[in-house]
Amino acid sequence: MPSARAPRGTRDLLPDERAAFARLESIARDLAARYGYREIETPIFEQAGVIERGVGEATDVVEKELFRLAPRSDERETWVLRPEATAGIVRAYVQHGLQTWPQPVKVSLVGPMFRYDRPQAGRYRQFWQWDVEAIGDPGPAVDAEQIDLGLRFYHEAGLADVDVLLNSIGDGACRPDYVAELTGYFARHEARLPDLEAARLQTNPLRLLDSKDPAMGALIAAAPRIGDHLCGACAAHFAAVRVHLDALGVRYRVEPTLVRGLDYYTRTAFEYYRRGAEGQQQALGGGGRYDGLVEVLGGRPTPGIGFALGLDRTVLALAEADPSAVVAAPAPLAVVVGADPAATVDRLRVAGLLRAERLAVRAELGQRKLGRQLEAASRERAHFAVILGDELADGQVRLKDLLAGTQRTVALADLAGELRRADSRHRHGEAV
RNA sequence: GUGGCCUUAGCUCAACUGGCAGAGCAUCGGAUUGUGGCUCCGAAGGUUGUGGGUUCGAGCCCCAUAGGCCACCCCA
Repeated sequence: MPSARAPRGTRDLLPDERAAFARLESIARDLAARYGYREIETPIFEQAGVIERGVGEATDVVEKELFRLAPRSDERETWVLRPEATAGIVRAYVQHGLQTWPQPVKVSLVGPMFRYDRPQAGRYRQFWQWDVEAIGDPGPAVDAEQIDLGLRFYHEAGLADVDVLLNSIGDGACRPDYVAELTGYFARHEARLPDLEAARLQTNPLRLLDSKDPAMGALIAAAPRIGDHLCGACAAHFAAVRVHLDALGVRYRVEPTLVRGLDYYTRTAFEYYRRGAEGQQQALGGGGRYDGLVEVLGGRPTPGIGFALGLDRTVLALAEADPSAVVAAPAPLAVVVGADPAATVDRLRVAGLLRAERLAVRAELGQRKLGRQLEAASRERAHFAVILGDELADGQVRLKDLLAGTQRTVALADLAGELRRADSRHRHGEAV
């Protein structure tokens, strides 16, 4: 075992796995464009205050999961690695005056996030999210559009069995009253609360609702529900979101105990789970409305909504659902090999001609004999081998179809065209 | 941050009660001169995660530590 290794909770994405990520990124970018979201990039570290105020001082993410960068002696700022993307994007919205753009501002970002968690499968200290934000639209149509967008991502990625869990957690007008009532309810039953839950009664009473403790089941079932305590505006918004979802044909389940871990959420909250995996707290993705966040970060009162989907967990779920479908890094269209093991100049030159024609070609640069060269080409699943031999003196090469086992002589001048035609037929699934 | 399980070759795993560390796959090479996938032969690959301890002797027992995994906390 080598002494140097990747830091705890991080990992190397070797080419096959990186290819799986690249495929998801490509789907995400394509979907974002189709839904009218433009790509944005923000720094992977921010002023601590941006994250602390944006995500919420009392959240676990801020209290114990932030990577803090040790400040240099000449710096006054404290920097933290971003644990999520929304706070940074909203900071950018305020900083660059995007409230003067046509509203809403719809942006999307793919990148790494960092949380100092105890690692587990599907839970890493550096992980990748696709993040989508619409700032400046009070909804509810945009809420439904986003929920549909996230679900479509999973479908296009190849995960059919994803459930949408939906709830409304109210806003500043109605949630405080509800929390007070909930606190009172649990306080009356404090004797029945496990220690952990009793402690949470003081810190974050809402979290009691999604406790995993079986002893809490009956208590939670009888607890007051946020849905019965929404103010008129929040109730109307929630109902309208559902009307839009129904019209879109998006299937969802209202989950009254769904609360989100970040402070900035208001009204609409949603999460994506693999069907049958709801018991595990391995959410594939989640999001919600954050109508107060822009103001918290120094902007004018502005509504917003967004979600983040975990790429790592999506790759994991895809591999579990169908291990045979895991994509491999792309194979070259052709490998240039030679009868003379030493003739690397010829192989590089011919490969160069093909590469100039935008074809994906590997040249065999080793000194092994022809049989070994062909063997390697077959095993990396290349479609063709271009074999250089004595005919090269007459401007000819042998073009061998490694999949079909056929072979013919082709003039060097025609080689790129032949390969391009065959490649095109191959991509369209036709026999060559 | 809490509790538990695990760690032997690049990967997946063997190794009796404490007695000379092995296999399959992968890698590299060979099987009479310019033709692959299959097959056969061979080579290389290890401080048994790391550091201590017990013992004539430790992959195996003890302690510590690191990493992975599971359940929590929480989240993607």
